[in-house]
Amino acid sequence: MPKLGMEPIRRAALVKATIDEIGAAGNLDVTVSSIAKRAGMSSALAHHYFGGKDQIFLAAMRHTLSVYGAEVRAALMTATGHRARLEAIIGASFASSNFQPDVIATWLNFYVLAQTSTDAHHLLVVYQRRLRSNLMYDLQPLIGQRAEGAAARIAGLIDGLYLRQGLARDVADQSDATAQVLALLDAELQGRAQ
Amino acid sequence: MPKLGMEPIRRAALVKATIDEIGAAGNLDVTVSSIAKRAGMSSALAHHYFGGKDQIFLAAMRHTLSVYGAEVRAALMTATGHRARLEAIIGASFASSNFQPDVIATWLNFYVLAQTSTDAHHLLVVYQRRLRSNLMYDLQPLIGQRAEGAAARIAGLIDGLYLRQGLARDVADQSDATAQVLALLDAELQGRAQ
DNA sequence: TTCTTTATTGACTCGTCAATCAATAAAAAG
DNA sequence: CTTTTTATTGATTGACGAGTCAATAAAGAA
Repeated sequence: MPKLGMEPIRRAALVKATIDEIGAAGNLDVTVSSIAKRAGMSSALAHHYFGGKDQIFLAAMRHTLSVYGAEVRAALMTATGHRARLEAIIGASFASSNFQPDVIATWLNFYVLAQTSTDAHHLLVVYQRRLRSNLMYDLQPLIGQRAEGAAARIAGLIDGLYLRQGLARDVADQSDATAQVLALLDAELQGRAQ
Repeated sequence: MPKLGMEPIRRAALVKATIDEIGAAGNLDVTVSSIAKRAGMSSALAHHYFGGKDQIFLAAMRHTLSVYGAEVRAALMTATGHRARLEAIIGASFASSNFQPDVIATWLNFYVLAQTSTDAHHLLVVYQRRLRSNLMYDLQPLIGQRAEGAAARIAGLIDGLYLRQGLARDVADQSDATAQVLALLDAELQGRAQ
């Protein structure tokens, strides 16, 4: 029963299924068949819409990044003042939608994928630049030329705590991760790191 | 020409070849054949000595961790005073032997492996505990109960910067990574993060 | 010298998986 | 009503790779 306009629906379903499947498997060794099955279609259809496995992964990566971007944007919308905006960025990075085990596993695997795929690499670079730029925008007015180093440390700590969370087996608290980065932010704003 | 006592030699060669091969491939999709070939033997022999692919990976992981551990121990040996010891730990974490692209790729892939392999997971937990414990040992006398949070942040930043380095294509400076963590250390010791 | 142990490999099995393709079906266009 | 376009899949192909095994060879032991 070929209803027209299936393409976007199928694509979205495949992207979601990819993330779920990576989360369930814990690595990128997920087959097109298993993804397609989870999305309720045949593997042939997945190939039909995406062309190949790599492109399915890339689409999932873009989706994850765009969800994160939206989260940050929404958080920034409600924040006023540089300090509040910085806290919003940090909070969004550890928001529950990015902090699900599935999503973390997906991120982690993207880092691996980025080592071989130019496209994946580029997407991660974009993410890093955006995070850095967001931080700089509000750090610079507060601490001037010290913003550069502070942004590098805050961004690094976010990534590091995210990585640790990916390793943790239990569904640990994102509140703790957030608190750690906020503590660092405090230190940076008080100017004790140069 | 079966000279006796080949086992340790072959095992060591396979471990080294595994790290090289992962570094060259950029992911864990390296075949036993390619590893064995790089190590100058048949894949059958690799299976003979290790039993299976997983165990080859685990051995490579143990080796990487033990090299890192030795590096830290050596650095601590020559350092006197809590502050110097902390700097030694940080320096060792970014020492050139761990900061080679091959080794970084291997670490990254171990994080992925740890999501499915209990053994791999355990090894990484041991690493994290050791790092944390090393940091705490010297932080506690300096800043007392604030040591806990400080150790989490420093360890997190080390991991995060390591991750970023794994993503960077160019052979960037470990001096910068070290400097960032040292700046954080400064801030923590001055007590501006609580 | 004969037997056992260690070293070593080529050839093979078995499974898996990405990608293709021909075939089916239903909507829409003409 | 015919043709084209979109949707969909089962079956198949072709490649690759982990693990096994029998066979070969050289030491050392008896």
